[in-house]
Amino acid sequence: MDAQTPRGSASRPNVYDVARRAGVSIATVSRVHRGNGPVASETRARVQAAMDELGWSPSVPAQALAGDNHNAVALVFPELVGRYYSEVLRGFEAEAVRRQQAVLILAAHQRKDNDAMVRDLAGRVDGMVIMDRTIADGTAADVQRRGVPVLLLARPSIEDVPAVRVAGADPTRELTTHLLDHGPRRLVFVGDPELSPDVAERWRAFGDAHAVAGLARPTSPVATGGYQQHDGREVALAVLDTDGDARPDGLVCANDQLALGAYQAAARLGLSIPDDLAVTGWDDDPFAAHMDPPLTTVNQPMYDLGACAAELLFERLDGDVVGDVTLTASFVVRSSCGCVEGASR
Amino acid sequence: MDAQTPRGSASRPNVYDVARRAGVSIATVSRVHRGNGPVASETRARVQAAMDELGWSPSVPAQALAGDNHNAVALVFPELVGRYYSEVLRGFEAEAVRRQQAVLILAAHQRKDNDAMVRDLAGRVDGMVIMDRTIADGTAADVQRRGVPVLLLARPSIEDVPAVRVAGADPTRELTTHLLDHGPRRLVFVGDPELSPDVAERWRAFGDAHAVAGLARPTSPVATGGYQQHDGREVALAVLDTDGDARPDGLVCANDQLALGAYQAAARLGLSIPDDLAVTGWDDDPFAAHMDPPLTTVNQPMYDLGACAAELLFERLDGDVVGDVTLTASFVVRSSCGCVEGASR
DNA sequence: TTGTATGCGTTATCAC
DNA sequence: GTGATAACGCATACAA
Repeated sequence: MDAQTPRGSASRPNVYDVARRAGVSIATVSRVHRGNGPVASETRARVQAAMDELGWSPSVPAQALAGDNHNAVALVFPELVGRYYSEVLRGFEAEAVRRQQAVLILAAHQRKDNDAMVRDLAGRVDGMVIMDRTIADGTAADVQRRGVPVLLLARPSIEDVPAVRVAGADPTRELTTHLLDHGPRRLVFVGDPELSPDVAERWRAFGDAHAVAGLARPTSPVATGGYQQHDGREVALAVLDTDGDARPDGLVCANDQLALGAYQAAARLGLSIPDDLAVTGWDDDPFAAHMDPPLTTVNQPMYDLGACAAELLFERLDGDVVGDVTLTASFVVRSSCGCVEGASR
Repeated sequence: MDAQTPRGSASRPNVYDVARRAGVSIATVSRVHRGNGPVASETRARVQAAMDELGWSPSVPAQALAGDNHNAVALVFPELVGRYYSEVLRGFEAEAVRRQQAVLILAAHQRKDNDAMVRDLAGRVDGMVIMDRTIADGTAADVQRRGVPVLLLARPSIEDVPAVRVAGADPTRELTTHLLDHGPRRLVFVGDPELSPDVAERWRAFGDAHAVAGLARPTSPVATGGYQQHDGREVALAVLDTDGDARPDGLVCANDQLALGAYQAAARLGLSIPDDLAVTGWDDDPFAAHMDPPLTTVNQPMYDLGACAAELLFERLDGDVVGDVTLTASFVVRSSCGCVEGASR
């Protein structure tokens, strides 16, 4: 027999095996294992010994089937590129294992059959957190109607489905105003409001800041179609491919990866940051402080976002009714915006 | 009734409901659903309609229990900080969903009860990939003996448990020799061989390169106790806190995050990179090329590593016997090592 | 304190 | 082609 194809010395032991060995019924085995019902300490010891000797552990699917409960939760996100998602996931996972729950994940990518996969996922967990616009709007409510509590992350809540998010309007206004105050006048917003409610909110605040400054509201963002470095690079190359006064002198990027792409584009075009072009990001990646030049960005509590979502989800699973939660982000001035005075690391 | 506490219009429908509605037996329902056994096309249509109307989908735990198969796989890793892990996870997840398998994850952190959690995980999946030294050496073999095929990642294979990894010795020798050839003589290896077989391999190659250059083999690395930015910063601050000829003039870091920490330390101590201190990383984070100065590092195929591990795991689940796989990494010269000529972005 | 019996929702093996 | 029916492994109401 092939060594890599294990077969167990005789398939896994079950409750009956343990019960027989301990000379009790399966009900008693279940009781000592779950630590509920009453059981004589002497019996308990005998059963415990039998379990140990056989190396028994309960079948997860059987438990789930009988107990109608999975001891598992899921996180659904759009993609997995970049620190933002990995930090959210990290917070979510940490909180889940703290409660001894298994963690399932699903990256939606840009697949079209996401709703089907999400529904499948829903059959494997007790509750799930859904980020952004990863699935059709109705699906979340639908999943929940099927008995699986849902929590939304980085998007507004909908009927009966609470959400946790980071308020992006204030920092965006602060950032935009700061930029406008220090020179750049032809700012371009790099990011795709269609892809994420968070970014849509920032796009609006970006316009508001222009209005407050008495400037014309930019008519449309530069849609990137994604939030990765190469998206930022391509868009920046396209938008900067102009001479003279028409060329943008500031790129307000929806995340640090897009900003990184902008750095690439600027280097390729021989443009200096921040002299020829101001660039700002969002997320405050640890590397941002040591870029050339250090990147002005916005720090948002990504880990907390994931942990908080998990926490609220568990509260719901415990039967509590939870409300929306909004966390705050803070503007971090460095030097890529052209303002040297307040620069910090 | 509380709106957030869903209850389903009457709990989920099951095969019996579908069967009754279609006027057939549950066996037939199962047949049309699984698309195996013979069934009259007219009957099939009727059953299909009933399934659609009721919105039925099979209970995952029930399927797992009856079919002895989870349609799920797991990835266990030490932590989730940094691009390395998130990229490996990304590759793993992508390959898994491509095969319509659910993905479970577990970050071991530095918990002591990892083995227990891994065993629990093993009860939820058909196979699992384990990274590094996240669990006691015997546990992997043990899990596999219980019938769950295991694949090792970023560590050597053990009896009957194949592994996929990146060869780190060559790039390390290349990097170290490059450094030694261009000035720095008092190199320090920053990283913890105890924590990861990959790093242990590089530590050995680091010594080999010294020997080949006719230099004394460094006696011990600077153990970091972790691979995060702050680990690198603290260790660098400690090791650089010396004046004159005793101070190291080169830090060979086990990953880019540690190198980032070294940048922080250098800045704090007023040391210039690369003039006073050469620094190299590992992983080639996208930000590395745009750091100040651009970071010399080693590019390794992290996404592929995860995808490949998943692929091999699935081959094993399909009954194939698989061998070890070794991917290659490549040295990327930029300017943090003090060598300007070959610098690239 | 312990045991019996039934349900959980599938799949699959038989008969018919 | 189709339908009973027996697993699968555990939890629990109910008896004893």
